[in-house]
Amino acid sequence: MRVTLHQRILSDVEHRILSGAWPPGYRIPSENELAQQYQCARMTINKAMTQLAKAGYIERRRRAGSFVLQPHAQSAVLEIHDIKTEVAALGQAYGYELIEWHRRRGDVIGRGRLELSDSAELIDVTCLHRAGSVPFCLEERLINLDAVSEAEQADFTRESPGAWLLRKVPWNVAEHTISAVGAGAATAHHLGIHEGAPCLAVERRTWNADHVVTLVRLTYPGDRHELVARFSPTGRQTSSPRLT
Amino acid sequence: MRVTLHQRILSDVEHRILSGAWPPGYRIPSENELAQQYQCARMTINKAMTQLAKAGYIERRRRAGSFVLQPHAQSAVLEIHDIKTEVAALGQAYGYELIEWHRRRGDVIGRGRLELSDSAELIDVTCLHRAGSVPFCLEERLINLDAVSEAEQADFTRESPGAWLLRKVPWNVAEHTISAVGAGAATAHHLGIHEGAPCLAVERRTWNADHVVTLVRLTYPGDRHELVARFSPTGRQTSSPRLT
DNA sequence: GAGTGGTCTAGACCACTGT
DNA sequence: CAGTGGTCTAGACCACTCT
Repeated sequence: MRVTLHQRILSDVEHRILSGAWPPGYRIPSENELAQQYQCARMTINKAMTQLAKAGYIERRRRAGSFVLQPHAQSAVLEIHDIKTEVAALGQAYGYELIEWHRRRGDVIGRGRLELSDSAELIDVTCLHRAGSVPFCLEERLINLDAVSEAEQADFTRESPGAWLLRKVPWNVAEHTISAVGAGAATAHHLGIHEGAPCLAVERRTWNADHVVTLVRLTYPGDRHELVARFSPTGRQTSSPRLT
Repeated sequence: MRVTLHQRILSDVEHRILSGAWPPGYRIPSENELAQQYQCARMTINKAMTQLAKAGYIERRRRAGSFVLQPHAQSAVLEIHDIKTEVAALGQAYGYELIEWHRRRGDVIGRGRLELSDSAELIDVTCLHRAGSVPFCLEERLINLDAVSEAEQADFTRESPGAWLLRKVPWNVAEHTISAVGAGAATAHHLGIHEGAPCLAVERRTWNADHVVTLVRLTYPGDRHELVARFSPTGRQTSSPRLT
């Protein structure tokens, strides 16, 4: 047996969640029901479900059952974002401003990095997050419309695309690239810092099943932000962003 | 039952590994032996051992048994370092140079961050890693001698303290803090860059059981290095550092 | 009270691999 | 070939909590 039974069960349930067939709040069949469906022992189901719970896909409550959770923001690694929550956690007033919005074909910049075909259409958004009156983070985002067609109708003047996606689209793979860069002219202008000032850049690609959903670049002024991640090899890691 | 049996077994074995009682290469008793020792079913042992294997503490081989692994470098999050390996992976010649070495009491800088008592003694090392002839990373490290007394005799002129610690001391908790900073005068000098140039700073604290073992600050020139971490909520994450 | 998940048992068969 | 881990079974009891 190449792929084990509990792996297949886990994968089945994961795909039902990723596809939206089992949306957030959905009550998953009980272990006994699933054991009958799969014609296996309850322990086998339990193993799969326990892993799904550890991964943050579902919540399990005695007597009540197992429920699909909202897509999780934290990468289990760098608990970044939603930025609004992050700012609120610092006790600051959150401000959001849409700077640019374009809809276009992917034949420009991000096609390679988004793994898109020529015909793919995407949305390109630039926006700014503020903590109090101070610029906190510049967000430049591409959204793959093939993966999230609803994104075209979304209104990003009031809600940031990050928060919107978090509500709408579950993910199963993410990739972070973290670097230090000198602020370019436009970035410096938006963030209210000097050109060339050190900034922390976090670029994240997010997948749902096989499709890249979105590519985002978050630029933080280097003197105001750091990423903290605390963890152990065994248990689940705790992590929290922090302001210097 | 507050703490479950397989949790206690896992914790028992983890502590034997962290304390050095079961050193790297040690063959752990078989599941059947452990089941007899703990007077429990083999499945209960298996659950604990499977988690230890996933956490990277041990390796399990059929017929051969389970063996304690070398302390693992990767944080399961940001697979940073040993830097020598990192440079080698880029196809560059690795160079190492010790810049400073001090032994002193902790009443200076890092006592607070190392969670040390007044009487604690520590080692303070500064060194430089090179890729080819180009400075790659500046390492500034404090080592808690209460936790690793052997560190006093270690020779850091040829081997970096990071590589030495990785060989000698297992860890069970780590905390990364990542930020972007402008290079100070000394840093700029060592890295051969301009003062104020953006750098990626990774600060890592590492614990063994309850003791902070070491605090290290790694400073990379921002235009030459980025951190990449790729992962999924379920499986183990793959991650690799990358040169731009 | 009843149904859920959490844990544990005492078996079993298999795949693999070192001797 | 023998012993290991990997998986699975068909039960069991318990804690919890929703109704």
